[in-house]
Amino acid sequence: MEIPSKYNPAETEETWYKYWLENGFFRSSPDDREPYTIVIPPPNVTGVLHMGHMLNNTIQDILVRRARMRGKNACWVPGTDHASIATEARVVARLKEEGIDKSSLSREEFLGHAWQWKEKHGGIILEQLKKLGASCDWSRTVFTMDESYSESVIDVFIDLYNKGLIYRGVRMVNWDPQAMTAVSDEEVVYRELNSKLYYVRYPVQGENEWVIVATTRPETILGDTAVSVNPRDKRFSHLHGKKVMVPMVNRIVPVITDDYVDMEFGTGALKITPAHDINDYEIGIRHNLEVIDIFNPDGTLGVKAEIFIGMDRFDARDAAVKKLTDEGFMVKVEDYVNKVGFSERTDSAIEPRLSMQWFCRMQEMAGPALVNVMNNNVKFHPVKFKNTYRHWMENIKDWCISRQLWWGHRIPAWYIQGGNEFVVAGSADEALKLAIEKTGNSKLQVSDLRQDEDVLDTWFSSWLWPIAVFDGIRDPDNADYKYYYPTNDLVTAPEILFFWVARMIMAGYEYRREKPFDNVYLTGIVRDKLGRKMSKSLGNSPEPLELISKYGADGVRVGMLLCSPAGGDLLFDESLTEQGRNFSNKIWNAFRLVSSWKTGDKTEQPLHSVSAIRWFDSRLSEAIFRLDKMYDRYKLSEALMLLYKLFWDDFSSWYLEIVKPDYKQPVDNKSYAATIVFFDKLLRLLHPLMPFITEELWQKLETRSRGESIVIARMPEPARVEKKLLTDFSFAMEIVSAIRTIRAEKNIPRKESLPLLVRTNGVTALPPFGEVIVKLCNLSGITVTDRKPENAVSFMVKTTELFVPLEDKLDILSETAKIKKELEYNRGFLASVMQKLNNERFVRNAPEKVIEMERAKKADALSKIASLEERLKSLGQ
RNA sequence: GGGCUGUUAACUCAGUUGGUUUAGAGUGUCACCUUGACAGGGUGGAAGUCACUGGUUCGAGUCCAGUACAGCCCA
Repeated sequence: MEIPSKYNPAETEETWYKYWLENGFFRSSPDDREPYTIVIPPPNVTGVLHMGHMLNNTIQDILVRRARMRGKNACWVPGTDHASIATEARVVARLKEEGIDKSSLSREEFLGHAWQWKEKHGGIILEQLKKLGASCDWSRTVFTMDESYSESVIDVFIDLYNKGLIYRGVRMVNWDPQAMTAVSDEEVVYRELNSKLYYVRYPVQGENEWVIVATTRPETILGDTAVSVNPRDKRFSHLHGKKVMVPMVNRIVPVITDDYVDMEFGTGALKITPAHDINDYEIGIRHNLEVIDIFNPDGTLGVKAEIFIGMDRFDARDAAVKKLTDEGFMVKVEDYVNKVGFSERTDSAIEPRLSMQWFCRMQEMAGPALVNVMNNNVKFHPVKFKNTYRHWMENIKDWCISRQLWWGHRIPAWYIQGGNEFVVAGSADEALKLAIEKTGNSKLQVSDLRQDEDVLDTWFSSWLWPIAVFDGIRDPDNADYKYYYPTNDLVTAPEILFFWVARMIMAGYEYRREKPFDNVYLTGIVRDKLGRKMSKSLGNSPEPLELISKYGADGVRVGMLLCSPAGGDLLFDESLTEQGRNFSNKIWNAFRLVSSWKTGDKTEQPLHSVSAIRWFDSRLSEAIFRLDKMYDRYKLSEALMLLYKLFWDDFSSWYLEIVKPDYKQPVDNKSYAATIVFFDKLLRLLHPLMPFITEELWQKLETRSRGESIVIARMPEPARVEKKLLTDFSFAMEIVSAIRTIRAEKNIPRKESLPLLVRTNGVTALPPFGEVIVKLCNLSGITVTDRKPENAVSFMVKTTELFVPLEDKLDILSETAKIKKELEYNRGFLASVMQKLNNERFVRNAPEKVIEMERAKKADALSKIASLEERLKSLGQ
């Protein structure tokens, strides 16, 4: 059977993924085994796979596959969230294309369209994850608006309301005029903007003078209800108690004094617009100021603005500037850089706005969530995020959970007879019962109740994710929930540490008195080569599925991990996936070599093969020990690199080269069998990282029966590590390298065999693994000598002197130069050792072990120097 | 403005409680090789004042303080 020299992932990946699904390898249900559980960070239902998902899900898949192979009952729960704002925006846009305006639809009609859209286009991302090899239990796929999930969300709302942890109130919120909804503090992104600082004069009543006020938002002058100065500011003390006139609208407002005012900023006088600035709002409360809301919900000016009514807020700014200038109120304009908040969802400038919203109290729930992270009950990887987490939890503010949208979980509050009085209940019937109780009016009917129009923040559903995917809110005693919760690892981006992770921890302690997961692995942010965040608008993100078809899923997974130290940002470059593909190809070709071997019954097992097998066996065990430690510390890139070198260097470059039979010769049965065992183990070790190629080759390595798979094979266990064997082998490796260098330098072809002499010194005998050295270097033999041979190139490994006689090929000058260079190094080294040993305080204070080591270094260096000098002399120098 | 990280080879990163031969890896780079697994390869090189300045110590990439620069979070 001819095997192509290049691995073609496209041919194998789909087949094997299908095979895995057909055999139900990813399915999990509770049993006697120890569970290992991960809940996927639910991607947005409108989402498509981007590089961040690729990284995040590769990591989860590695953890899950490894756990599965270690005999755990591995369960990876997939799903999506409903993404209120994003989805609603998408559906509204889609309807607009069809000529339908959202406002012409009833709520029910709109939701009909939204569900239709969701069924047709939602969740593409889950299909894409399959291409990556994600081993999720797809039968458990959850959507945050599934019936049971929705019920859980509503139950939690009612419960928290009844506990007094949810309330309704008028607050300054972050208003997104494009989505026409409030968004939470966490959904506002601040950006520096080049804007202008306008200096405007406000005439003082009854005086022939004015106050100059600086503002970046002259259009909000229309809502001004005071001018404030710092009480200690001498420049304005004569104005205390006076009144000024607000330009454009000619409103008479008081001059007030408040410590908040920064004397250094602008002119020291501040205009106060309580309806449109959070600080002004607070000052307004302190001074009992009138609140004039000049904006409509869509960001245009409303009737209270008196002028510019119906104009967009940015047009109104231009209009205000013009009017102020025309009427002589504008003093000057300066360039100014300030930070402006933008909606994370729509990217429109956030308008601080007073409105009636629902809030969730955070203080109480934050308590256990903070304590259990600080005491490592929930572990963060890397730990540095504990600081950030603590900072946020200690300064936590109430959470605005209502959104003025239709797509999502509708707030279960019912207003009675058009008033502001309300009851909170899971259904209209129940609400009616409560309303009758509350009002004492037994004549009330369902039609007298009106349900709140708003829906809940999407995070108010996803914070229940680890509980609700197992239906633990509605049915806390169900078998799944008891078995899988708390889950083991959560893998997510640091960006949503507060949005999501912190709140899941809160929900966990509130509803189960138990953490939702043991470990939180925070991945880095995927950036491009230049360190810029990958984004659609920059166009600097590669298309993940194209990468997969170009380099194979395994290649891409390796590429992602290669640049992904735990917790650090990763600078992604396509050359890394190329490296991943090359590694796939290396594995493929190693297999090609082994599969080409013919076994011969009569072939004796050569000594070098016996040695190589013993060595690699130890080497492999040692690697497994180290690998386990790396996985324990979530050092996945290091684990990959270890396996990369183990396969490429130890297995391919050393082991296979030793065991490899001569051209067209058969290999002996024992060596062949051992090689197959090693290969099998290596594939299993590699499987979590590179699921497809390992399955492909594992199936080819031996005849497998139907239903067998590397997916459910057991992870190799380490055996005994013979340390002496490992150090002996690396000693032999050094000799081999030295001889290769000599061949390269002297231009001696491989086919020409060479003798090797070892000087005994009375101590050293033949080097270990001599038979291996003979094979790899094509030596005619290794002989012991007690004298320095003539016309030989010499080299040292540790303190052993070795010689390769070269007859006429010896170049005295270059030999001398080489020896002199080595001598120089060793003398320098000796000097640094002696500096320590001659230091009385070192000898007195350092531990015995350290001193002994230094003495050994000294002895080694001295002996090396002696033989180098001797060799120089023998070369006549 | 407040807080938290980081700065080690051209690039991306390791470097565990200070001492394991004058700092390691992968990639890249350079030279040579190349009909028998793999040029997506092999062999062998070169490459670093561990950001800077002080301090603690017999001994500092590692601990402490300050400075510079970069990044993140919060206002």
